[in-house]
Amino acid sequence: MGGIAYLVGMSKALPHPGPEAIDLSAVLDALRDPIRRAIVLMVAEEGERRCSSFLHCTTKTNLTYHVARLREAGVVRVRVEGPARIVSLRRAELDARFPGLLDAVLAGTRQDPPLARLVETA
Amino acid sequence: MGGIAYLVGMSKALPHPGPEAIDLSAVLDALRDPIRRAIVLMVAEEGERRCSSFLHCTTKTNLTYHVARLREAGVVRVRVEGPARIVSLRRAELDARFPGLLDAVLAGTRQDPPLARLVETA
DNA sequence: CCTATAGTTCAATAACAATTGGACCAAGGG
DNA sequence: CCCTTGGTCCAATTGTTATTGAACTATAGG
Repeated sequence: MGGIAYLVGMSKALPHPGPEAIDLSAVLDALRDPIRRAIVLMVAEEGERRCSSFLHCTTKTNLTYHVARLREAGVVRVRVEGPARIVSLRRAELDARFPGLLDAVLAGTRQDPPLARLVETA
Repeated sequence: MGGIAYLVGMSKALPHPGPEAIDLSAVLDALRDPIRRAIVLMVAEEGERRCSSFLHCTTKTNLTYHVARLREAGVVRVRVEGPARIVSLRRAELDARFPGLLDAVLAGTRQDPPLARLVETA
């Protein structure tokens, strides 16, 4: 293998903001949506999950959108593993930058019955 | 619309959600805007402030809009006093419902230099 | 190669959010 | 009463967000 076609296919690294570049408006913006909060809660409780494990929340296309918003805000990390995308929480970086914020939002999310129905331990 | 006599007896009490009706999505939605966070920070540090003391942030009309969003989300209380509106923070209710959330957001807001320029001790 | 699984991209739409300007209302002091 | 201060209401505009469907790319297994 060689040449341009090979390189194009290798665009695996997804853009993530650095730890210091995580912005409060962007984080609150990401966490304000119930679907995204459900995803974050599931990732917080299981450590790592594949994108496909969130398909009960919405459609495939829409999931790509919401996961990208969480990633671009610096809330989650997305890693490519074979054909799948593995989502994990950027807890240490978030806690360092905005102490207590994530835990407060997660606690509030757990108390939210309509939203808790979106949270599946798959 | 444009009524005259009918509006004279209009109630002065502005609608606020009850303590248990404060919704996480609505709160995060209210706090995601930098102008609104600046307002909340000023109210948090001074206790009470008139709407007009925020006019350096934006226009009069727009201020009505942002203060209403904060009030409807349950973040602030607005009281009519003569010709003025007095804004105060619903700290106890917010802390009871989402412990740590407000403090985390306020701390993050204080660290935000571009936003801190909107915060004036008037 | 064929197929299934996993996910992206694009274009369109619908809904909602922020901002502005002008007219208007309400209270208090000359 | 007039005038100023403080703020609301309305209509329009612009911008952003969420959601959908169809077409597409990428990887792994048979």
